[in-house]
Amino acid sequence: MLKQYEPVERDVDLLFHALADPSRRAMVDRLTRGPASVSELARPLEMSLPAVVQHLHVLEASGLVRSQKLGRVRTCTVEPDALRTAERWIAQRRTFWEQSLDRLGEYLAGNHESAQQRSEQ
Amino acid sequence: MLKQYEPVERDVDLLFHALADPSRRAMVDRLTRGPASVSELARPLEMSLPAVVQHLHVLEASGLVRSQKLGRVRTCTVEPDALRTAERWIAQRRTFWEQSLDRLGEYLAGNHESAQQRSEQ
DNA sequence: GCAATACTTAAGTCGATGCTTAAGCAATAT
DNA sequence: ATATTGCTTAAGCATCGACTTAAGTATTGC
Repeated sequence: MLKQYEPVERDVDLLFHALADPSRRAMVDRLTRGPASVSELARPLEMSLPAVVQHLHVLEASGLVRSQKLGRVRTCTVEPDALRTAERWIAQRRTFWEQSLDRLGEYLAGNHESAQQRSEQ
Repeated sequence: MLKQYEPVERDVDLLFHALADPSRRAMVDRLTRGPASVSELARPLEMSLPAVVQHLHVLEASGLVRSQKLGRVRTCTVEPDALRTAERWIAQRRTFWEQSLDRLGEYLAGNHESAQQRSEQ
């Protein structure tokens, strides 16, 4: 029975933070179609190269992307394990909640709404 | 064939941003064990009530949490659909990448490393 | 009515983020 | 050898984010 690697809170922070930016998600997207150099990653993004490199650092810090430099070209690849970590975090909560629904019965189903006011101010 | 709801980029931004904070994840965690009031959510967190309310706003904006006010108590619940959206986003990229691995062959497996220097400066 | 409860709003602090431009610098190409 | 390419580093800047305290406002309990 191999015990699965349990991510510390900080890891999850970095992971979701990395995924919270559209440019970084675009970079991940691109990399799921195969490895790419920094300038290839930069081409579709409307920002300077240094900005892209900064995003790349965030992605590498999160473990989502790895890169290696050969000559003057840095080649980047996705790390599917990191994606799996994020996926698992979510899946655990979601299924737990869905199981809870059974245990709790229909907490909101009993037409509690009728006596309640809407939350949006 | 029901076409699944496709989240816009902004939605995904809000979702992952909401999940990128440990206090907010703790709140989601708590809510997967059942509904809770704002002060119940606040109790285990070492911060002021207004801070918790701000986190709650972020969670509601992301769609992860809903809340309703009855009398002077606001009751919060998780919204598993939002969790599913995030999960799906990740799963799509991960499986795409894993399929790519087949198409690309072992891009890095051919002992390219032997001639390469490490990326970390 | 009066106090306590459960938020709610407002304002301010301060460090982190997401850019930018300007200069490097090592690895090719000519 | 010199120029071009492909990053890399540094500095600066404006905005955002995660808090805080102080001062409300409705409910509810006594």
